[in-house]
Amino acid sequence: MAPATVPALALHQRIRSDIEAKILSGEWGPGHRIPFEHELMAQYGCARMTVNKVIAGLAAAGLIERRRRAGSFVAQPRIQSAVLQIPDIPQEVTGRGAEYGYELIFRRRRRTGPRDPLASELPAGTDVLDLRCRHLADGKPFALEDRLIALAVVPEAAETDFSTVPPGSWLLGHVPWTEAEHRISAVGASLREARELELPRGAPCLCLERRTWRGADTITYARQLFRGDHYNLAARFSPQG
Amino acid sequence: MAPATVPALALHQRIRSDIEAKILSGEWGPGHRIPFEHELMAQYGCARMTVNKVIAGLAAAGLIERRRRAGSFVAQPRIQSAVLQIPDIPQEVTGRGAEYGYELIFRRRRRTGPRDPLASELPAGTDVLDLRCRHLADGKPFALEDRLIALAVVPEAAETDFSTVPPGSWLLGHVPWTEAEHRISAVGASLREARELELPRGAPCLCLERRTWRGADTITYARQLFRGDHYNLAARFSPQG
DNA sequence: ACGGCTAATATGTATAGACATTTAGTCGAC
DNA sequence: GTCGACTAAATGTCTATACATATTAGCCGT
Repeated sequence: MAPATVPALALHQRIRSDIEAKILSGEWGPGHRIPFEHELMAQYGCARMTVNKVIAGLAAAGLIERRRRAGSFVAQPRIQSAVLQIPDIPQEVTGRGAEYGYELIFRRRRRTGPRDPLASELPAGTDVLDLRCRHLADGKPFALEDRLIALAVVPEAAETDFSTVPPGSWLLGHVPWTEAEHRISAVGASLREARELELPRGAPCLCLERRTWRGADTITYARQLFRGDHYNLAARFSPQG
Repeated sequence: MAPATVPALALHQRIRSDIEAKILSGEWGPGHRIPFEHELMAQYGCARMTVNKVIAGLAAAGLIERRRRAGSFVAQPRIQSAVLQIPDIPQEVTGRGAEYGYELIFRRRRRTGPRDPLASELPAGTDVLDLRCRHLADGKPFALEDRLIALAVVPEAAETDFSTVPPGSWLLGHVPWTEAEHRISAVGASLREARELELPRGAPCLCLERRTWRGADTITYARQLFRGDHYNLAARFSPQG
């Protein structure tokens, strides 16, 4: 029987990982000119389309920059860019083996005012759903969430009572979004927050604020407050994704 | 004079943005099968390589998934993945128009022990440089930094005194890294930390821990403590990069 | 009804060539 | 020398074709 053909990475994958290895090992530092397409073509004995596809892919991934006539260069590493995984809270809780619990504290429909967190995005008087809820892990308070949902953009939210489904999970499954913004800070728990999280007043909490858009429309604002002693955000990453 | 030829996006760009628009507008929701290559080929009157390149690019970007024989499908949006920009501190401070100041609190060379933050990465007894420093904005304490640098991997660090250059900036410019891990949490300032940051004891601070590797070697560990009232991390991002 | 074979289908990979576009670098005129 | 125009070099885009490979629908026999 003929020897089984080795899976042998596709040629373009081999070329790509060769180049990535050179870059990631530091052998080709930032600014280094990588071989011209015709050189790689000769080196690997393949057509230009093949190396072109590879290098275009590396450029799309931000690993290299291309300049006509000049060549292709290893990109300057971006200062620090981390891909933070921020799953929704039920998933986060069950992911650590705890039992997830959820409580709706209030749900009301109102119009935005001039001091709302969304005031800069939504004109005052916009119809929103205003929710507050509490996430529990093994029966103990884990996070508080304040949430505003723009009803003009997500009218179905008005018919959802959110007494059993957390708004974050519901929105993820119902509304496609195109852009979001996070803000992460450390704050001391207010009197009310401390009570709702069963912490002493002023206890350090991780505060995650998120605004989400769909095209030009603001969809939602969320402020999640996590017990500092029970939660942290972790991210593992490479220089350029 | 003949009308100037409109810049007219390259065909593959037009195809790509057409498809992206359909996906981002929600018209083609997650799981929707996008037209087969041969259909797009007919629709745009082009060669298969052209649509193939487009769709392969969308797949590489995570916007769609491809299954042989079945077709190409709009991907489920990934839970939440944010690209966090975390520039080094001098840049951060001057970027907000404040004057940056830096103070080295101590610098000593020692061997790691069993309870070091790097204990799981470095065997006890590894030679490290142990630094503590303080970052100031307009003369006021802004952040505290504890830093360990593995001297076996970065021997040049032993000859650097770090009395004027922050270790983070120095490392960024001297050592290529291949992987890093962040951990973001909220903590209350200890007595010493409170004194060094000129805060009341227990004041909420944002704590950013970072471990950095080069290949299999651990390069450095940093723990940066920011005044909660003066600092937050912000990120703006799209569903799939 | 069930299980396995087969053939059709859509993507995956690659080629060789063509022409367009941008721009670094050269060379010449002033 | 300086500023321009020109040229050649490298990437950008696209075509038409070919064959490989994975997957599944459907056929077929039991």
